Amino acid sequence: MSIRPDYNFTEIESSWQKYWEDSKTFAASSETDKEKYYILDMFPYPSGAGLHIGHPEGYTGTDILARYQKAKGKNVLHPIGWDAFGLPTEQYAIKTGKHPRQTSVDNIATFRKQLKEIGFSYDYNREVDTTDPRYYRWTQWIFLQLFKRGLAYVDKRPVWWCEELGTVLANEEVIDGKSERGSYPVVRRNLRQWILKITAYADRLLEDLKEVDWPASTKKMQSEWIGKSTGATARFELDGLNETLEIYTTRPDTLMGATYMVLSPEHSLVGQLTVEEQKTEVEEYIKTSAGKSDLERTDLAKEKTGVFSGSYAIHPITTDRIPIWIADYVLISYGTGAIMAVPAHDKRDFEFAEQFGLPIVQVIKGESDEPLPYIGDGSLINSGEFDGLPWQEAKRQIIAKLGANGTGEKSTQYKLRDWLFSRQRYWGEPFPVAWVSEENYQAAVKSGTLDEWLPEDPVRYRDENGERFALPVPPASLPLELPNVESYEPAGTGESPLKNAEEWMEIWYQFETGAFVPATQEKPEGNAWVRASRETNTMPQWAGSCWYYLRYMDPHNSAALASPEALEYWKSPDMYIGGAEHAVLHLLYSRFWHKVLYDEGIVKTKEPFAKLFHQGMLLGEDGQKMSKSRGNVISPSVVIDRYGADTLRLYLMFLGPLEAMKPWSSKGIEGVYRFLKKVWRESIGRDGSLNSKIQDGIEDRKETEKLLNETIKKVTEDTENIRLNTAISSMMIFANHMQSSESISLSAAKRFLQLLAPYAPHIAEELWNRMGETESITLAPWPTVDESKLVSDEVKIIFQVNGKMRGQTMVSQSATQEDILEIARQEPRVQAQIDGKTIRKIIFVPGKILNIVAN
RNA sequence: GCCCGGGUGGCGGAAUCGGUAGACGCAGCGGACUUAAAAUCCGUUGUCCGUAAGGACGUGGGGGUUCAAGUCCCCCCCCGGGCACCA
Repeated sequence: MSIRPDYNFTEIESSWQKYWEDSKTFAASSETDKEKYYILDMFPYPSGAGLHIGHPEGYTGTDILARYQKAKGKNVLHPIGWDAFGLPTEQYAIKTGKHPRQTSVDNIATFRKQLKEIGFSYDYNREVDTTDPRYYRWTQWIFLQLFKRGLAYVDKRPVWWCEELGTVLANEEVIDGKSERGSYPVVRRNLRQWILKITAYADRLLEDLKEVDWPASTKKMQSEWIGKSTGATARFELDGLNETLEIYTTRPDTLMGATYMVLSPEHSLVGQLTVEEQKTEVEEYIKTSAGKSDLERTDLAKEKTGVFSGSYAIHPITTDRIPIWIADYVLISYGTGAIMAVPAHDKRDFEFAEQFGLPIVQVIKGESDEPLPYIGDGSLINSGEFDGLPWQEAKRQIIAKLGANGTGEKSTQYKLRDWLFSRQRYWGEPFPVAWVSEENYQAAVKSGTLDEWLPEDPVRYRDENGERFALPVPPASLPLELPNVESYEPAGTGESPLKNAEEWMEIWYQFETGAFVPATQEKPEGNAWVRASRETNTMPQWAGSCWYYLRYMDPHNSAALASPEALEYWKSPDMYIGGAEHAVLHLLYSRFWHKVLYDEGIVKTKEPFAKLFHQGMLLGEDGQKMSKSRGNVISPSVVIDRYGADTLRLYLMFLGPLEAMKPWSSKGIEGVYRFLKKVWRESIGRDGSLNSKIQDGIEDRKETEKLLNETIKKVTEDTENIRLNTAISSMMIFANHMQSSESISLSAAKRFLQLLAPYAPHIAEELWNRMGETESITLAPWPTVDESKLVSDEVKIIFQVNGKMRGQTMVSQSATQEDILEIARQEPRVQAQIDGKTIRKIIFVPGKILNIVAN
């Protein structure tokens, strides 16, 4: 039987958690005259495994900031929710037959309970759940905004297909060209997909990065992902064919060095360009490259492959005949899918030319004799009329010449591709569209009821069954809810399990109201009833997470995604903290949707996340990434049982800078636990009443006052700048001082507790209460620094000789250089160093250093 | 290959307007309290030389600038992350 610990965290923590919940301490206020502070966490995917230690790391960071800003008097919005659509839940359903909805509800309950045990100051009244029809109603509504703006379309796209499993696989489910489940072979297969035209926003997504306060590396990653480049397109006549070949280059200055052309195997002109005698070889090559996975294509990067087409292009300036090759180092998805090859000045072209014995003509010359391929700058040679021009000037002149010929012009390209926005899955948002015949589409157009929601050009799709048109469902009829299905297994055709929900899929459909009945029933009366099919695809998990930060502002609104007043007041999060793994996709997709909503006049800011911070990854005790198989996983609940939530929070922050990657240490946590026990002991005596050293109304020693104010200053600054580890250090220093002090004023003890409160809120509340306060410590205004207490009469001066420390002294603030020099000369260590030397110079940094330069 | 981050005691990490390197914590060592343990407290701990006072060395390696460099400049090595034939 263990002795009841004097610091009984279990009791304290659960009682204060209950208090906060009952008192609605953290409900964001609706008083909109107060200054707002909106701080956002990346909401979790509620997996079956429960909370991972990585979650509370970032969440403690935001919680400290939220509580701090509240103490500073801001109206704080600090919400949490659940990104609950997703693959693992669906796979669990396939395995067990349990409805994904039920799994989500259960997992969410576990997550919520675990988060509450850590004492986060979330406004749980504002929880969102992406799988709740009341939420995804608005995800679908935003999709309709994109749809009507012509930003959504349908096309075939290659996706991973596994014949044995009869399903489409996500990139993450394909490991080394085999399915993750069962290790079956996978191939690329073209399937019908919804695609969002994010490329239409490429420039703005790039430009507006300048406006946001994000980690530089994340901005850079985004801008590289968007991948803007400027160059020129040029059109080459084809020898003996009535066609032109368009290419894109960033180096129009090297046009005169183009010695051959390359087409991607998928290029539409390949067929026409291939001469009879090359036909077998070319067809064989196309077949081989089509069978290669992305992995193989890049893995084989060292050895370039390709075949000659037998045809020639005409150089637009020299009119020389240049051979045309087919090679898969040219990607169909970038530029025009064809290039002019300049082997002298491009590494890849150089390798290819070497391999196939193609001519290499140097046209740029640098300062010295650089080896080829030469990528740097210089001026032109072997370029006829352009010889001698600096390359930048040559770019302009060559583009101008092409322009005059009508054979080319300046152009811009992006690496960013349109966003593949559909999944062949059950557990996702259904697309709010109905597929109808052209005739029925026209009827719906004529009816005028959908006028505001129709795109200028209809979204259509043609397959072996003919052409169908996508009609938006009337927004008022949203949400379009997921039907129940017998089985969550894929349909085996490459379509989602929804295909099997026939009564939902094949329907009689009222395009004015969105009403529907199964097609197996009799057609209801009325002109607006037409035969329709539902979309079998569902939206990807990104959809719900693209806009959740908006829903938190007004989560229960059934008339809009959020009221204009709420959007106007909260605008967008002031701080967003989450993992760097979302540096590109989630953040880019969110920014895209936000900009569409901005164009629609719904949101008031151009960018969703003005300030972004990434917490670093937490490693296992062995310095390795935590994983079940390594057995180095730390469970938050185990830590809480043993040390309490305050210790967990404090230790997570004390480990190192929030942004750093750092290993857990089960020994290290003892240190912060001891610190909290010390704080407890210094506040509460053995008998449970206030420690007798804390006295009301007494004057603190100068030293104590100085340290307290230094601590307030340090904790304030460090909290503002998210240097939470050093804020904790300074609180430890103060606690050590309390311990060694005979007495301390009640007022000082209380101010210290306030500093601690955002970090270790339960113990702070408890001690605050025991010090006689009746209201929550979260309502007390943040302590201010009394600058007058920071200055002391004396200051420490370090003596140096030739820059090396040789002693120190305390002198009055008013001491002059001469005074201090005199003291330094008395110092034996200084004397020993300057003895027999000539003093050349004295460097004096007031309040810090006196350096004697002597030799 | 390219682009970012980063290398500081036995360990996690402090200190970057150039100004005492190693705050705070862990671990270690010595001690107090205790029948004993837990808990707690006190002292000590970069390396080397020295009984000590003190001295020399020391922030991945090499060079440089400076009265003074973890911090600034040049070259190199290592680790982590991202991208990866984008013409």
